[in-house]
Amino acid sequence: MTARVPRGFVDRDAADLRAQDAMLATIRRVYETYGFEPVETPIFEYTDALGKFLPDSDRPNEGVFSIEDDDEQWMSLRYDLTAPLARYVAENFETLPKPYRSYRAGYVFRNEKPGPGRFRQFMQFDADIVGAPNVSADAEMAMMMADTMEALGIERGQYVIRVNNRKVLDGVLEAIGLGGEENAGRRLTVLRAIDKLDKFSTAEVRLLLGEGRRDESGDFTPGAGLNERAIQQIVDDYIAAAMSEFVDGTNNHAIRQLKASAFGTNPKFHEGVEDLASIADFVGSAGYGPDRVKIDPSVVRGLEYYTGPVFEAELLFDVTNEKGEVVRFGSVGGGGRYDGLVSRFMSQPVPATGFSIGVSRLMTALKNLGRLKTSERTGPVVVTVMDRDRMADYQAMATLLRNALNDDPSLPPVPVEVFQGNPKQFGKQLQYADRRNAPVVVIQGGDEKAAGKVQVKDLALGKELSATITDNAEWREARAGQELVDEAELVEAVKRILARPLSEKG
RNA sequence: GCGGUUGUAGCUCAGCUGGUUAGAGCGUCGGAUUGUGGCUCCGAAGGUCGGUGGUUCGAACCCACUCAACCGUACCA
Repeated sequence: MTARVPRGFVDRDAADLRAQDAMLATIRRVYETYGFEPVETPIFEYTDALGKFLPDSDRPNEGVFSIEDDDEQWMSLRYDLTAPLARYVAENFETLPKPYRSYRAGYVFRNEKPGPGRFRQFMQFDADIVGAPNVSADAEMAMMMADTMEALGIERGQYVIRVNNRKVLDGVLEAIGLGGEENAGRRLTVLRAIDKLDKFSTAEVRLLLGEGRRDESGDFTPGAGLNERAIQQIVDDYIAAAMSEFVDGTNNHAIRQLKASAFGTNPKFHEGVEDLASIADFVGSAGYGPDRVKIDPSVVRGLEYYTGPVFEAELLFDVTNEKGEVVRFGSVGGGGRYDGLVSRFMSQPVPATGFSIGVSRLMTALKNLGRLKTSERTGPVVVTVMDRDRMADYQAMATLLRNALNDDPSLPPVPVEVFQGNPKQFGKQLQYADRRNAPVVVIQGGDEKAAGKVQVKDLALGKELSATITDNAEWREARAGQELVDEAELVEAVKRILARPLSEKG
């Protein structure tokens, strides 16, 4: 039996969890300043509550983790936080204030092949407004996303919130003759091809719109099979606008370019561009330029359920990982308007917009950026055990210190513990303290006890001094960083050592 | 899912043309030191050689199948 974590899942250590806590607190604070309030839903939902948008509803374990309850109903682990929110809102519709602003963080699960930075369990942190029909709500979402990035220490210019509108894409598809139920499959292929713009060149996207593309491994991806004219139209008019630069420092140029395109006469397209113009106006007036919120027609997201504006938070910096490979993180979150999702459970239409941050992914990015508070927390003050039968005394010392060092609840805790391993070899106790990154150990053997004294040892200082000593006998004799004080001065002596600045401790 | 590459100790890897008992460094544990971390020295534990089958007098090495990991690609709510 070998111990192994299931594929696609990870264990997280103390440093990771503390960093995540700090990160969640930062995000939460931004959301709270926009008036959002927390809500939590369970990690399981009935499969049909999630099911409509599953790749294949007849196979409950495809894409999601599902189990059959004893009443023969299928339940699934949630694969995002949006569908459960829609269920929650529908179920509590009468009592919730509308528009309902809520946020929630939680693990979601996907039963699919894991990859680098892609796990089968990961955390999302969502915010949504349900019951707000206007694009001003979408604009607010985009701005809040930008604020969140900056609150996390990602500087302006290192991220961008890209905004598009599903209606614009629908208009394009309609204009090139891909409207109607019979073209649903080809519509998806076209949208996926456009979505590849950040990965492939225009020439390769062109192949995906037409016959298809063969990748370097020899694998062939069938294309949408569009005719040359339709391809030309998409590339010249649409993709050109997507790639356009912001000549005047605003989003107006992109909007103008879209309006002037061959698709401009399509009603759906026009409506979508008007929405984008409004969003550009709202965010622009609030001081969010295209360096933060950018109108970008290449954004394709949530093909199955978004109905209006869609957003994507993208990190723009490259990072060299521990293997020496250059990695671009790309998307760390996204969202959009999903006017059809809540109304699945209800007889009335309920507009909604929201977004989701991929916490695990963003955390990896921040770690690489060096923006994550990974500073190791100080270890415990360790009270060592010299005389096994004086355990009660050591416990009393620990209690005294624990209370004295933690009387201000607004400060981070100072852990204090009695060594609970086998005290037979004293060296092991110091080794333990060293590994726990303990700042101080307290030592009281028979000699000290008889004199009413106690030894207080500064481990960091001792480590510094050890550099100058090469002989072990001498090192042991030196008792580096150690101080003999009266029992009554224990607390003060420990506080003194804890207060020593880190720089003096190496 | 498709294609490619790689699987030897906890980790990083060596292992000759198929030839005896599969090695090293790091890490872990024990000791030198039963009242002192680090350094140093000594010692020990730790291996289904990814798995199964085959070829052979003999397989970590060759063959077939299979599993896993990595990379690309597809999918991604």
